[in-house]
Amino acid sequence: MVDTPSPREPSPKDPSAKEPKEPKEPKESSPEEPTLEEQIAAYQREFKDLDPQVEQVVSALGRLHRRMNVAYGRQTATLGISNAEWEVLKGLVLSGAPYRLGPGELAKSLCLTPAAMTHRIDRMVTEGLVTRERDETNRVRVIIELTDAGREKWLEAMRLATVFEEELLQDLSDEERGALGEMLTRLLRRVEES
Amino acid sequence: MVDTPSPREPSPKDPSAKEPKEPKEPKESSPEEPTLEEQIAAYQREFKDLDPQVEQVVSALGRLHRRMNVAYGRQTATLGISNAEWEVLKGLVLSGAPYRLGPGELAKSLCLTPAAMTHRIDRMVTEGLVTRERDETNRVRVIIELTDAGREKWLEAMRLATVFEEELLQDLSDEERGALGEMLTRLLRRVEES
DNA sequence: GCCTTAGTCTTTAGCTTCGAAGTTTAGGGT
DNA sequence: ACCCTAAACTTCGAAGCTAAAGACTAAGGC
Repeated sequence: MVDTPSPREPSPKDPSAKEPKEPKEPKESSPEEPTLEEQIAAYQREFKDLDPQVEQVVSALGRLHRRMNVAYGRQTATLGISNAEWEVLKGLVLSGAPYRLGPGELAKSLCLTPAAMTHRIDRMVTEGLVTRERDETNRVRVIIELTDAGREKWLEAMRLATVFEEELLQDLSDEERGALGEMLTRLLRRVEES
Repeated sequence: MVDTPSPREPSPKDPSAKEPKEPKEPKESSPEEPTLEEQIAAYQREFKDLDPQVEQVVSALGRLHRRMNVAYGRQTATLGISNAEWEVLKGLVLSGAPYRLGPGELAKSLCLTPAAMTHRIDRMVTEGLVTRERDETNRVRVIIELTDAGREKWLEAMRLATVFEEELLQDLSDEERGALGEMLTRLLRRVEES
C-alpha cells in the first residue's frame, strides 16, 4: 500500500479573518517538520553505526513518495474523483481493451482485499465510471467494465499526471533519468526476489 | 501515509491441508500482478505520448515503496509492535534527549491528525512504550515521554531495518548510492518547493 | 444423482483514520 | 475583575480497510 492513504490537508483557514496586529513571533524555532538533512543528522546522532548514504536514499524515497501522493490527490480532486478511484481506473485501462475485469483480479492488481473492491465499485457504479454485471456463462463471476465516461476520466487524470511528473523530473538530464530508473528497477528486483 | 497502511498478507493458508493430487495447472497465464515491464508496456499501449523513462522512474518508485513497507511491517511484527507504533518511536527518538514531545508535535512530524495521535498513544501507553503526563507549568500541554522499554524497541527495530536496507542496496556501488541519494533529494526539493 | 470441494463475490465486525465540534487552559484587552 | 481569543488535546461521527464468515456456483468423486 498501499498505499493510498488520503493525505491530510492543513485546512486552509479562512484568510479573511482579522489580521493580527503583530505577526506574533514564530515562537522561536518551530520544530514542526524537520527537513531531510536535519532528520539524517538526528539519525546519526542517535544511532552511531548508521550509513548516511543508505539513510539518505531510504529517507528521501519515503518522503518523495508521500509528497507525490499528496500532489496526485490534489489533481484527481480537481477531476471530481478520489485517488482510490483513479487507481481502479488505472487497473482497468492497463488490462487492455475491452477493459473488463473481475473484482478479484482488480483487487490483486491494486493490492487490496476483495471486500474493499466491492465497496469501491459500489461507489464508482453510482458515479457512472464503471458498470457491474454478472457473467451469464459463468454465474459465479462478476464483470466490471469501464464506461466511456470512466475512460475519459482516466485520460484527463493521465494528462495531469504526466505534466506533473515531467515537472518533477525537470532538473534531471536524460542520462540521469535513465540511470535513476535503472537503479530503482534494480532495487525493486532485489526486494521482489526475497 | 500515507502512510503506513498495514499491507495485506496473502493469508498463508494452512499448509497441513491435504496436498492436491495434481498441482493443478496454473490456469494458463495468471494475470495476477503485472510485472513492472508489462505495466510500462501497457501504459505506452494505452497512452501514446508517454515518456517511458519518466514512467519507469515513477512506477518503480511507487512499487519499491510499497514492497519496502511490507518488509518493514514483517520486521516490526517480530518485535511485537506495528508499523504505526514504530513511526511514533522514530518521531520521539529523533527529537533528541530527553525524548519528550507533545501529541501535536508528534502528529505533525508523522503527517497525522492530532485525533489519530491520541489513539495511538493510548495503545502505546498501555504497552509501556511511552508515558503520558500533563505539564504542571502549563496545564494545557501534554507530554509524551519515551520509556526505556520504548527506546529499546526502537533500537531493535533500527538494527533490523539497517540490515534490510543494506541488503536492499547491496547491488549498488558506493558511487551509485551517492548518485541515487543525490538525485532523489533533488526531486524532493523540487516537489517541496511547489 | 447426491455430496464434497474449490472458487468468487458479498456481508459483517472491528480497527484506524480524518474532519469537526467540544473542553480546558493561558494570555491580553477593557 | 471579567471576558475574549487562541492554543492544545480529546471526543464524536463518518469513511475506508482488513480478516473472517457467509452465500452462491461450478466441477468432480462416490
